[in-house]
Amino acid sequence: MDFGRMFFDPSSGHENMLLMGNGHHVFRGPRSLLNMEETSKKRPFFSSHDELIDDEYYDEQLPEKKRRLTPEQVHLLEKSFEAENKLEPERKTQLAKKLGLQPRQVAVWFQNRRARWKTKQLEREFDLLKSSYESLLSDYDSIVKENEKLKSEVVSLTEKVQDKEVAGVVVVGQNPPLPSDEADVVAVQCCIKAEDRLSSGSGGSAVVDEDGPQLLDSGDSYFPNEDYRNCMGPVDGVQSEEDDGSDDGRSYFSNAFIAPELQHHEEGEPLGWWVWS
DNA sequence: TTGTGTTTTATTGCCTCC
DNA sequence: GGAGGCAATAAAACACAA
Repeated sequence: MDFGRMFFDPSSGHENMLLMGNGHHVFRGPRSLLNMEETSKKRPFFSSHDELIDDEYYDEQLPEKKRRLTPEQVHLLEKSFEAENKLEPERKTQLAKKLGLQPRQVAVWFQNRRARWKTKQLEREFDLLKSSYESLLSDYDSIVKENEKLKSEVVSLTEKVQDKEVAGVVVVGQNPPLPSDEADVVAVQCCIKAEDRLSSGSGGSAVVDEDGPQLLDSGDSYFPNEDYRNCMGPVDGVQSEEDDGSDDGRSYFSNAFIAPELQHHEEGEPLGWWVWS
């Protein structure tokens, strides 16, 4: 590193070394920063504002190891950060003067503070996504259970119909109205048709047909910001499902129970009893 | 007291903007 | 090309259990 040359900083009154970094970052540090080994005197961190601007302290006593800012300095910096987390040059200079710090120290503090804020923000968003995911997973599980229950009902009704067919009582399309027993049989037959459609997958939902929670996988992000798109992919699809504007809260699943042609029924046309609308 | 993990301050290299 | 931002990292300071 090129240690550069000494200069006098009028804002702090310190004689400082101009430190050259990578070509465009210019680091200013107290002279003794470069003479760390020359003194055995220790001062762990700043203890008062007066000490900060005490020339003698800088010139004669400081071992110039890394020092913590005082609580008062941190408080003021925090307040300033709350007001605006970016630091324009003028404010940097003012703050530095007020705190008895080098402008560079103020800039570094803001830099690190932004980094800490970003980390916290990511943690908060992660927690939010996690709880959202867990809630959806729980919804999904209950829907799967419900689906299993309905399927087994269909199976038992199918058996019932088959028993009646063996007995030779099934007549479809009769006029006048069927006796109630036979009407039951027709309803069950319709139900079987719907079940066939479901199990063939022609009009059913992947949500219901698949084993895992795959409803959660699609392109749109839960976050408005693209930066977070890859953070928690599996949750994403939920938002896009809702975005089509055709659904209410439970809409991801309800259509799975409706035969495709019945989903587009005309107004007033009766739906089967098995159809949720 | 000491070992270890965490936090804070500071540096470096790269990138973008003007 | 200079200035400033950010990510990654180093290292000092600090906290705390054993």
